[in-house]
Amino acid sequence: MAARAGVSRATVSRVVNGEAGVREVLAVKVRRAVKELGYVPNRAARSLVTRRHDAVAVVIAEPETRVFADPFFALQLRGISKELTARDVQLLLLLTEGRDDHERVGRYLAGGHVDGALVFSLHLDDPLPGIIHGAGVPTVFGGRPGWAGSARYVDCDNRGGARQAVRHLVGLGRTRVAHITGPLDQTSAVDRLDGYRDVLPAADPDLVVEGDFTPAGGERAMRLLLDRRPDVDAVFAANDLTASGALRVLRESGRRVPRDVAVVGFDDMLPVAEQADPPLTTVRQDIEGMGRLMAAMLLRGDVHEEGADGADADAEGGACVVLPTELVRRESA
Amino acid sequence: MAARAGVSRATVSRVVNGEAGVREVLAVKVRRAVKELGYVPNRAARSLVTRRHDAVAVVIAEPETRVFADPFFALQLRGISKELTARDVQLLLLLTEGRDDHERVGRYLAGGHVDGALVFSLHLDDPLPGIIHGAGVPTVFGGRPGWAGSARYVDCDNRGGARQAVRHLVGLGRTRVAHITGPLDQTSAVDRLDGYRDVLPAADPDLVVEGDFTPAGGERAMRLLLDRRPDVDAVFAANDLTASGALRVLRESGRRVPRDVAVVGFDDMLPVAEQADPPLTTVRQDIEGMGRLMAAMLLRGDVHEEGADGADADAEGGACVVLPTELVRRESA
DNA sequence: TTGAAAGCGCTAACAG
DNA sequence: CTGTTAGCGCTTTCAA
Repeated sequence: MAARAGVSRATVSRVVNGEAGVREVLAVKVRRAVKELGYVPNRAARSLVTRRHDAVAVVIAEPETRVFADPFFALQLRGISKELTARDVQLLLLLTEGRDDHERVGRYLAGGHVDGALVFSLHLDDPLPGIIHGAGVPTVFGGRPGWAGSARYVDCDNRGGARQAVRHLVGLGRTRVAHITGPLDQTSAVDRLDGYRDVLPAADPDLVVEGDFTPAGGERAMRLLLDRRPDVDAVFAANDLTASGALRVLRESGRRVPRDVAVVGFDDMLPVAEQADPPLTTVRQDIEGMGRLMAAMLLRGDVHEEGADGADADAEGGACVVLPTELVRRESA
Repeated sequence: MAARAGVSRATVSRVVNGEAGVREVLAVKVRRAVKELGYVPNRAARSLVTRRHDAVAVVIAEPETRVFADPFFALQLRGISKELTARDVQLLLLLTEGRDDHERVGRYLAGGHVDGALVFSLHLDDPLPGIIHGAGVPTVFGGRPGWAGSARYVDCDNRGGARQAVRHLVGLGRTRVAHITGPLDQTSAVDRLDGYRDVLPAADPDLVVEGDFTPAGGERAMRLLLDRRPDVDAVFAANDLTASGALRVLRESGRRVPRDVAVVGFDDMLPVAEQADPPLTTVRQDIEGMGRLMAAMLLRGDVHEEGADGADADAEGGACVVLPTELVRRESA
C-alpha cells in the first residue's frame, strides 16, 4: 500500500484519516493507490492503538415479546442507525432477556469494547441500567430512567403531550374524560398520567384505568371503563395501540366516535393511527429523531442533518433532551 | 496479568482460550488472577492476530417503513441474537435504505470486518444481495432469495403452508376460496400463491387479489374481492396482518366469520392472530427458530439448544433449510 | 508443559 | 511536510 503510492505508511495513515498537512500531490497518489488496491484499513489494528472502537452498543432490555409488536424500538433503532452511519460508527446490538444476560451485558460493556452504550430499559425495577451505569461506559438512555440520579437521556415530553391531548378533549366540551394508562412501571406511562392529572386534578378515579400499551390491554380497560362509567364521553389512551383497542370496544358497544366518545392516542404510529377506524387524533413524537439524538448525544456532536431537521440542534453534551410533542388532529377527536 | 498469576503471557492466553496442555495448577492460578483483576481479553488485539472477529453482520435492506410495523424481523433478530450470544459472537446491525447504503454495506462487508453476514432482503429486484454475494463474505439469507443461484438460506415452507391453509378451507366445504397475496416481488408471497394454486389450479382468477402484507392492503383487497365475487365463502390471506384487514372489511360488510366467510392467515403472529376478531386460524412458522438456524448455519454448527427444540438439528453447512409449518386452528376457519 | 520472541496493521511521537 | 521508530495486546511458532 505505502509502496504502491511511493510514500511511507505514516503518510498513508494521515491521508486516510483526513489529517491536514499533507501535500496535495502526495494525497492524490495515496488516494489513487487506495482505490486501485481496494484498500480498507484494518479496524482492529487501528483500535488497538487508538483505543477507540468506533462502535457503540445498543442495549435493548426486554424480557417480554411485547416490545416487538410495537414499532417503537424499530423506529428509534433506525434513527440511531442513520446517525451512526453518518459518523462511520458501528452499531452493536445487544438484546437481553433475563438475569444472566444482564451480567453478560454488564461485563461486555465494562470490557471496553465499545465507545459507548445506548440503552433502552422500560421497567422501573430493571437492574440493568444500574449495572450499565456501574460499568463506567458513556451511556445515553432512551426514555427517562426510573431513578433519581443524573443519567443522560433523550425522551419526548410525555407529560406535556398528555396535557395537550387532555386539553384538546376538554376544549371539545367533554366533561367526563377518561384515561387508559400504560404500564405504570414505566416512566413514560407515569408521565402521561401526570399530564392527565395536571389538567384534570379532580377527575373521578374511576375514570383512570391501567392498560399496558397493547390493543388487548386497551380493550380490557375500555370495557372496565364502560362498566364503571357508562357516561364517559372522551378517552385519552396512553398510546395508539391502546387507543385502537379502545376504539374496537367502543364500536362494539354501539357508541359513535367521536360523537359519543372522543378518543385521543399517543405516538402517532402511522400504520396504527392512520388505519384506525376512525383515524386517530393523537400526540406525535419524533421517534426516529429521538434515536438520532441519542446517538449524537453519546458521540458529543450535533445531529448530522439531512435536510432541515426541526427537532433540536443542541445535542452538545447536555444531560438530557426532551423533545416537544405535537397534537395531530384526525377524526377521532 | 501474567505477572499476577506468575506465568507467561503465552500461558495466560492458552488458559483463557481453553487450550489443552496446561497443568491444572497453573490453570487455576491463571483463572484466579483473571477473576481478581477482572481481566477481559482485548478483542481488537486478538482479532489482529487471529484474523477472526467473532462478529457477524445482520443486514436488513428495507427502504420502506413497513417492515417495522411487522414484528417479523424483530422476532427473527431475537433468534439470531440468542444463537450468537450462545457462541459469544457479536451482532453488528446494518440497516440500509437506498443505493448509497448498498455500496457502503458492500464495502464494509468486503472489508472483512466480520466473519459473515445474515441478510434480509425482501424484494426480488434488490441489488443488495448480489453486491453482498460479490463481496465474498460467508452469507446466509433470511428467506429464499429471488435468483436462481446457489445461495444458502433459511426459509419456512411457504408453499406447503399455503397448501395446508387452502386444503383446510376446502375441507370445510368451501367452494369459492379466494387468496389475498403478499407483494409479488417477494418470494414468500409468490410461494404462498403457488401453494394456493397447487390446491386450486382451476380457481377463478378473480378470486386472487394482490395485497402487500399490511392490514390496509388487506382491507383494500377484501373490498375488491367482495366487489368482484360477492359470493366468496373463504379467504386465505398471505399473512395475519392482511387477514386482520380482511376481517375488518368482512365485518363492515355484514358478513359473519367463519359462518359466511372463513378466513385463514399466515405467520401466527401472536398479538395479531390471537387478538383478531374472531381469533385467526393461521399457518404457524417458527420465526425465532429460523433466526437461530441462520446464525447456526453461518457459523457451521448445530443450534445451541435451550430445551428440546423441535425445529431442525442439522444445520451443518447445508445449502438451505426449509422449516415446516403447522396449521393452528382458532375460530376464523 | 512452559517461556521467549516475533509480529498482526495501524497510529503517534519525534526527527529530519 | 514527511519518514523513521516504537509500540498497542494478543497469539503463535519455536526452543527449552
